[in-house]
Amino acid sequence: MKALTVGQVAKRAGVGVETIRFYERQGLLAEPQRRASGYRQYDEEAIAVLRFIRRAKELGFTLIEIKGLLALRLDGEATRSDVRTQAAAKVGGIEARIRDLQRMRDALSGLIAACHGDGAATGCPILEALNGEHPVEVPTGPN
Amino acid sequence: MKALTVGQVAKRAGVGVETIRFYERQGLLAEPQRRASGYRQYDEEAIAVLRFIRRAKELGFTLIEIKGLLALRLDGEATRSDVRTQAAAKVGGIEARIRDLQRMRDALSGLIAACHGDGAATGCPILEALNGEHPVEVPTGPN
DNA sequence: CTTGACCCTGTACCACGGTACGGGCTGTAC
DNA sequence: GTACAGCCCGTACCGTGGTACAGGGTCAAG
Repeated sequence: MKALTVGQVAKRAGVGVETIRFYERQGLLAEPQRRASGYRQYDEEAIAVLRFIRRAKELGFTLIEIKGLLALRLDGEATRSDVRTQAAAKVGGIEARIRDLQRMRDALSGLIAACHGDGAATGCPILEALNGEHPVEVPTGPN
Repeated sequence: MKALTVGQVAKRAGVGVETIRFYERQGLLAEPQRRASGYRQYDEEAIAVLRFIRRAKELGFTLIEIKGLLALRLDGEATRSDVRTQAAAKVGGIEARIRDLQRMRDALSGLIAACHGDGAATGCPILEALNGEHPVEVPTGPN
């Protein structure tokens, strides 16, 4: 099995060299063997781990969570149920965030609809809503 | 008009004293008058501005954007169209973020559905997908 | 045997929105 | 008059996910 330098791994995994060192410090990537000179020596597995990290990031996992997933991946004791639990928790978090953003969008869209004409900004419903005493509310639509 | 200390303003606006100083440094809150001792002296308008900031934050605006909105609020030249433009841009950004999150959720939900049983984590479709060569894809549903 | 690309370490820096702290002055109530 | 809360300033720190740099050592080609 050919030994790879950090630069070769970085290129093949599509990340920067500094990122690899960063992941190593964060405990996401195991400390590799070293040559006598101190150079890091990697094998193909390191590239697999880096790709795993990239995919998990695309799915919205944080580095901390990815660290947990990587542990499950190598842990012979871990069950599918453990993995599903992690994934389901993430879905819950994502959905909560989506609902937050939808509320913002609805409130803002409502204000935009209420603000017609080209007059002075003074009195514009958007600014008025922000000036008001009460939390901004969605003016129309189902609750 | 009664002069307020920074602590009184903080309490009435529901923010910390440090936050007020921070907003002042960021240019969101005008530098107030000072007493001979150097103590900041505020009026009711400062509370209105702080509340405005809080509402705008709830709608998803960043501090930079809020700085722009506050300028529009006080600018006699600004039109409603200017305000709507800002708000519409924000809605667009929020919707893009929602679509991102929905893609993540759909991909992850699909993987969870594909991962049944209670066996060892090895071979679990979720981990397999993360291990794979290709970007994670939503296995079912409309594209 | 030199040049240039690569690697090593540690540290500082970016955005974002604050929060906390140290050391010192002030304002007020008792 | 003294205690204590409150204010002042500057600066450092939090989490998140890296990126950049300085000052050196190493490796391979020519």
